Amino acid sequence: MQLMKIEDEIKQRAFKDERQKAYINLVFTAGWLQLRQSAMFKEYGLTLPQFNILRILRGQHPKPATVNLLIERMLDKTSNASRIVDKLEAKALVTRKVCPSNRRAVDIRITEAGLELLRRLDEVMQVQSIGLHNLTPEEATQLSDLLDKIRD
Amino acid sequence: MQLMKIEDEIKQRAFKDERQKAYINLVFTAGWLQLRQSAMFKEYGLTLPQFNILRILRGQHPKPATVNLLIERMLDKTSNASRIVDKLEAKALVTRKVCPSNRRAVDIRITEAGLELLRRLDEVMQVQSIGLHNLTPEEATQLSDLLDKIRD
DNA sequence: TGCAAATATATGTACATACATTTAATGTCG
DNA sequence: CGACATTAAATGTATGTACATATATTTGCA
Repeated sequence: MQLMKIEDEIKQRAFKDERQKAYINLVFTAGWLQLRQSAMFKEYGLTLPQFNILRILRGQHPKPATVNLLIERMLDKTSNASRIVDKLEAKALVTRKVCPSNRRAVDIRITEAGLELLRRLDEVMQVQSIGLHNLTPEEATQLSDLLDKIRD
Repeated sequence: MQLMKIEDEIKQRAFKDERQKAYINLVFTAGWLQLRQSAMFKEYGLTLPQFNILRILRGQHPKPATVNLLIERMLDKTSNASRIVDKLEAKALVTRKVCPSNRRAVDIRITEAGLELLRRLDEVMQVQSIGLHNLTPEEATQLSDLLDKIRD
């Protein structure tokens, strides 16, 4: 498939201005990327938010993380980390234990099975080159700078 | 608030490379924009997908749209247009009627109340300058080009 | 000490997403 | 014509999101 401009993707020919077009393109492209990633995870019984939380836990390993720490690092801050951890716990990919030093908090740890699953996914993602492999590092930097400016 | 780079937003200091950083920034920024838009719609009793469908219907007005046409034009193709139309119909913002020439299809039309609501939202969005107003038109174009390239 | 405020997490509800399945109408081709 | 595939929409189910509220623990301070 040749380069599909956003006009073709959503079959809309006219945009109010370049800003509106870029806005729609941004939201569309983010969804497009996430959909492709999700499809890959599905074979391994993971959803995208579950994967993201597992990755945060691997970053902490062997230290535990609390729900608060997960929320802080999640891309979507308003999602419900508690219930996503429920699902991971049911699959024995994480453990949950009341924190001894603060019994309000919960220590969440990735299990060996969780680490193993992430290792497999790392490989698959590399092989399928999921991500922004179409951009040069310079273009990726340029993109990041533009995105930072949007949120300023 | 001064320019918050993505490293600060998600409290992660290290990225594997510029591509991964841009990827995370892209998904994060799209969510950030949509969250702000949703917050605005909430006061008017609309969700973001409901708003998007209403806008497509306005674009067709006074012609009807089918569910298929809505799906084709939606940013998120896999979402469930049928049930979103349910909600809009319950609020009397759209009407639904079996298409006479093809009784499998359904003609969906925006009502006057729907058009009036969109007019009000147009104003509010203009006043609150929701969108990519921090970018120059040239930067917006540059962003669109980079995004098209990602999906190539 | 004791009690209100703050903190950490969990739960409830409405809505949306992702995807499989169902229902109904239409097209097609032997 | 009539069986069978195709098309259009609706429905079922598991998961996630957004936000309000509840529960339990800890902290602060009168």
